[in-house]
Amino acid sequence: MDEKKTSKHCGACLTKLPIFTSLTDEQFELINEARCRVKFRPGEVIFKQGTAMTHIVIVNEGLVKIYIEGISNRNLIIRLARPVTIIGGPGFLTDFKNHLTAVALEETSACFIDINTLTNLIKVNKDFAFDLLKWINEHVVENYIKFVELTQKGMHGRIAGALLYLHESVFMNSNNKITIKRQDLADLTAMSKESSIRILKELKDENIISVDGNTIILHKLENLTQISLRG
Amino acid sequence: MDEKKTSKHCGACLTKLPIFTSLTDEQFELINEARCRVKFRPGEVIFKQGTAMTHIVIVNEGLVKIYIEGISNRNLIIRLARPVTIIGGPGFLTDFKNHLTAVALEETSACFIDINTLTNLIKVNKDFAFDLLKWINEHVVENYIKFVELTQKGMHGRIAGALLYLHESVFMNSNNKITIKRQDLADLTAMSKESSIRILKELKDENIISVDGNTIILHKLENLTQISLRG
DNA sequence: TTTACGCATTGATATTTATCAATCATATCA
DNA sequence: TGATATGATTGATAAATATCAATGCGTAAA
Repeated sequence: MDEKKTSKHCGACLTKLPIFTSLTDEQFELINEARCRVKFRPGEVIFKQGTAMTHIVIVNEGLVKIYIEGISNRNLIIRLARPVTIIGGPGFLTDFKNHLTAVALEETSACFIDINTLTNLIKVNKDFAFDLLKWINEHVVENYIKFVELTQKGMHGRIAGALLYLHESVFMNSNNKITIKRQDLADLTAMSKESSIRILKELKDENIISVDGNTIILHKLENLTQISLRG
Repeated sequence: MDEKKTSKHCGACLTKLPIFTSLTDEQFELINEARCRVKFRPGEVIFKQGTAMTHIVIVNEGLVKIYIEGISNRNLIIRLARPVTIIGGPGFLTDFKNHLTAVALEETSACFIDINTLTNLIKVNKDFAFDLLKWINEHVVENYIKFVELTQKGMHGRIAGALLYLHESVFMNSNNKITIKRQDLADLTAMSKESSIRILKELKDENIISVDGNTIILHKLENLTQISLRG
């Protein structure tokens, strides 16, 4: 166990992910060997929709947006990934293509794990497969919630929901401060950039939030929750 | 093998599903024992969102709509399931609740397989877990496509897409005939019933389809494809 | 400094889509 | 047979949302 700790130099990467706890020391070393760490600057593409899925990526530091490239250059952000998270996609085990694009929003450090190594691991370690199944299903639940969010709520509800998501699941600051570009907020809520700006302005005028450039402070979380629920 | 065939009376159920091919005879019998078959009339609920997920269901005959119950009685149909298909949901291995509702659209026969039996099977048979992972990921891909479909296309594109889906994946008739209620078409495309009616009427006026009650004949598939792509 | 660029913002306008209300058709039931 | 329910249809209207065009603003490059 001690040996395990010392043999890998990547403190955050594998040990912090519950999904890897079922691995034997040997298996752990196997993927630790196959691992390679890369740094990305804001705006850089980590993997791109349509390309072959050669690796699964673990976000170690920074912030990554994961989105679908849709019709006529419109993107739909599926989620923002904070450390320590696996980001991959449904191409795993199916067509082995990336069905999503991942782009760094902040200075980001990520570990790449060879997809074949991981595939073999699933064949060998049933607990790992079990955990992965569980993990994927959790994301499917989130997708279903997002379906309702995007198709059954008006713009106000969607923006409020997105702001709460950013606060609760991404930035998690006690000062209720989040940072997001207008276009990203629009891509997160499936609306035009101009619309997202306008809704934001309305919320500001009602003193529910305050805005300073890309930084937004959420003053009245209860109101946002209410707006989000109302639709 | 022969023994396998005779020991189960449910010809369609387990043998026709590729996902069960990795089971040993013993495992096969185990879930075959735990299986129980039920008939449903049109409109009857097979499982209901929010309830405990006690079984996984296999559709043997008929047609089932699987949907999310959303906000203020609006539903979003995720897919229509024809035999022979497993229908379940992401509650499996997570919170063991149904996150979807399944309702029979036609006279339907379905097999219920105890969820614990299935969970154990995954722990025991790694190939099964592997196949299941693959199967789930395929559905996630479909979900992503649906995201784009619903959030980035106009009503015409969505209706055209839905009609093509019904033709290609549900009814699969050589005479291009499909059957669907207006409300279901609306729930499939995230729009109001009235809107779905109007778009349908436009398509009819352009002689792209013809409509007779709940039966729709798709005359010009190319046009529908074009409309679907255009958005 | 100037230029250029990427974003944010705003107003005007057009388009899309939902809602409401009424009517019609059809099937089922007592 | 009428009574009643369910779903389809239509038109009028309102509400939601996108688009387009112009402007501002701050930062990074020349």
